[in-house]
Amino acid sequence: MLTRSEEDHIKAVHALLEVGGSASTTEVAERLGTKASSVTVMLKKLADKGLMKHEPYYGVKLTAKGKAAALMLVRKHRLWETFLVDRLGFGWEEVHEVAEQLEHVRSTKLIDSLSEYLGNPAFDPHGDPIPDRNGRFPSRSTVLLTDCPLGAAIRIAAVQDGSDGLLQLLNRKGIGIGMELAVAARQEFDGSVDLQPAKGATITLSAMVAAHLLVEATGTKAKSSH
Amino acid sequence: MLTRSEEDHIKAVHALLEVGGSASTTEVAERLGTKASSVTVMLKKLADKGLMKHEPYYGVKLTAKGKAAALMLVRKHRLWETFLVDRLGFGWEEVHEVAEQLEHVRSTKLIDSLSEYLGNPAFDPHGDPIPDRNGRFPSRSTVLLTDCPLGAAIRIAAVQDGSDGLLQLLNRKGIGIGMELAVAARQEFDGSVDLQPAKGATITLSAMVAAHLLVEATGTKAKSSH
DNA sequence: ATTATTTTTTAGGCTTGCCTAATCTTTATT
DNA sequence: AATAAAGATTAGGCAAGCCTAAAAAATAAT
Ligand SMILES: [Mn+2]
Ligand SMILES: [Mn+2]
Ligand SMILES: [Mn+2]
Ligand SMILES: [Mn+2]
Repeated sequence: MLTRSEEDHIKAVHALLEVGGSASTTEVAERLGTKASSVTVMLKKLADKGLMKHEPYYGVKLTAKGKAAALMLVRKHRLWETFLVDRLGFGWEEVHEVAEQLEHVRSTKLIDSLSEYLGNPAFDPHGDPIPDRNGRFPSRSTVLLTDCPLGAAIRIAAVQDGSDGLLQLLNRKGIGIGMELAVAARQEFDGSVDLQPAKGATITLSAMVAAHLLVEATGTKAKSSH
Repeated sequence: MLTRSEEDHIKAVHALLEVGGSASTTEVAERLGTKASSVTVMLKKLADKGLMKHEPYYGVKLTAKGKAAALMLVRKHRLWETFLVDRLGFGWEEVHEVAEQLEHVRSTKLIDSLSEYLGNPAFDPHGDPIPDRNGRFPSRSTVLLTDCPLGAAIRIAAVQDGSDGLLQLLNRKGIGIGMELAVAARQEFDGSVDLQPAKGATITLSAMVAAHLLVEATGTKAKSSH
């Protein structure tokens, strides 16, 4: 049985491996707000427990067992976030901290019932995919808004690494998951993009914001750029 | 800010004061599955924090601050139990352990939203009263089934200290909170009682079970015993 | 190739929360 | 009242998780 701290380390390692392919001691420490020396000890312990493979001085990889544990935590975290937003009326920028606690509650019946209660959602309030009880992710093809051709018809699919501040900004701009828009313009100078909703005023997003938005092509009215 | 262990100690002390008017070191230890020596130290710490008054060798009382903390924990525990039963379809004998974890999740917004989402319930699945956000209990007058006059028309109000085993027994007998019955007979020999539902067969409960059931008089058809 | 810098690990400490064993205190028995 | 028993506290230890400081290894810069 894993302690809360062990779970947090596994989750951090998993998240780092997802994006960068490697998880270093310092990166894990930064993410958890602890020191590298503490992380070294913990990762060694988790390696002894068979959840990770620890190559001293070269970082760590998850074993199948470790990966399964990580995916279950991701599942729990995202299901709770979905509950908080869909059922309790939390804003998407308010849920992370609470889900960070709820994800550690131990009960498989609880999490499976919760999933069913929510209609077995495939994506959380930030558009992040929710693994099913076997650890499988829903499939979907997305692209960064930054890389979207001019004129493309798109749907907002997810906000990547959304800090509360970024999410609040999107609230104020009226941008949310599932929203359909057209890429109306892109400024050479600063990389900002103008998005055109079906009705209403154009929304301008900075390059910095666009780099955090994953979108799906809605296909129908896409126009290739030239 | 209180640790999980501190919270568990406060809750245990509160529960003991409720029933017996006193909370001894050993009683707290039994309840928490720890040793008296550990409890002594913890209670002293909580006294230093202003949550309890510790009279060495004579047990402990809660201060106003300590009582408020205890009531908030009771509130959280019972709201989560209600959520698990009403929304997630848990049986009332399955919820205690999970609620024991959920009650420690820290977020006032969470608990107030949850309460509202559930319709601000006044009683949990076991019939126990849920304090409101100010720590006030709903009022209700109940009596032990054991003390009920023969012929009385009653409604099952609560199961006191219901172990999972007792709750399962009640499931099998078809007894649940809110059920209306008449006290049809009581055996001198073993103190068992026969209960008559509006329709269906008579249900016999042992004295041991009856001693755990709180009931309300439904008034209308009450007949005093003689 | 050395040397300097950065990263990781090891060593030694500290706090929390638990334990056992020994020492009071209080309460019950003779 | 003296003694026995029960209950509570103190003393000393231990494991988990964290820290800082020192040592070791890998990487970068001359
Ligand atoms: Mn967490
Ligand atoms: Mn999320
Ligand atoms: Mn608890
Ligand atoms: Mn209950």
